[in-house]
Amino acid sequence: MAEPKTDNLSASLEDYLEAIFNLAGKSKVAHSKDIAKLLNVSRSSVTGALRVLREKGLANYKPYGSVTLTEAGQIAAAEIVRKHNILKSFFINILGIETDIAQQAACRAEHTLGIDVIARLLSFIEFVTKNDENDLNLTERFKKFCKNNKKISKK
Amino acid sequence: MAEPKTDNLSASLEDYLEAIFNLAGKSKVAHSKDIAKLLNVSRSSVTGALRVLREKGLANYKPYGSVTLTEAGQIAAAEIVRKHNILKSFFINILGIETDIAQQAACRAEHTLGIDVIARLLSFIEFVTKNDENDLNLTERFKKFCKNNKKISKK
DNA sequence: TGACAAAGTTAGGCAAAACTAACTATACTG
DNA sequence: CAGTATAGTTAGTTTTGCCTAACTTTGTCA
Repeated sequence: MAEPKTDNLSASLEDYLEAIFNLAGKSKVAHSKDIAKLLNVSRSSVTGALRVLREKGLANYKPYGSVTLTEAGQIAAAEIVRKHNILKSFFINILGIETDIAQQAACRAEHTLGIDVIARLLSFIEFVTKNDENDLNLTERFKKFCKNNKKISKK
Repeated sequence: MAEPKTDNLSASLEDYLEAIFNLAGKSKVAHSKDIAKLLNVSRSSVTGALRVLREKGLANYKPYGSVTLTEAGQIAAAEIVRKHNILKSFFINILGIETDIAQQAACRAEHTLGIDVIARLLSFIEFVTKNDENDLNLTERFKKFCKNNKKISKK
């Protein structure tokens, strides 16, 4: 029984998992130093997190060795990244929020929203996108709506 | 300089603040025991949190006395509740998520999303609501879209 | 009025997550 | 191949937030 169990993970551990996943994109290997830089934590904090991830069967890790994700780790990480991208897409493409604010907001919200909410959000994005292609351009109309609101509040 | 400073508060402290705000709705006074029950923590944890809130100038609190919010505390709490309600409204009225799941999700997400995202979300709710009254019923159409998706994925 | 229950507090402890400082291992370079 | 810079680890501490168990205060009622 080596189930993925994406639950059970703290926001902090999810961040580490995500960082490793992103860094290991090509080379399949992540470096402790880069994880530390990406997450803005000290190298020793990374060491600690790696030990925990190993204990949970999510990372392959030997002291002074290279860091990779186990299969379970990859599944868990992919799910987090998926959440992240759905949220980011919603913030940017539908709400029209600036890229880097959207990025930050997605980073934080991805740990708090369950799959049910995320699934609905994804459906909603698809729905709006499809609608935009057909009859009316919803996102464009929303942008105009926002501009109008600004004018009104400035009065 | 007794600014509200809604920043600076941990998710945990925001929860306490919100709980006091909600409990003190009518009587203006919250009881430690009820806060504990509402947040599912021990009474001693509440005592600790109240001390911190007092130090931050957000709660009026004397040992064995009654608990109220200072003006700053009320402003901060109202902002959290506002975020909560906007999120909940979005989850329920636009995404069509079940009430209690929406409630829980709002509880968690309210601590992670900044005012900029929340403001946009509010605008979006207003925009959709206005549209629903006029030409097309967007939320109804989204519901149908979700049902369709379900059918397809069941195949 | 005095004793008891309920509410609240204190003390002490634990776990997670971070830090700094000091140590060790690795790897590159002259 | 020796020495040093870089990467990584360990040890020890701090903060936050929670817990239980034992104590104190308050208020009620017989």
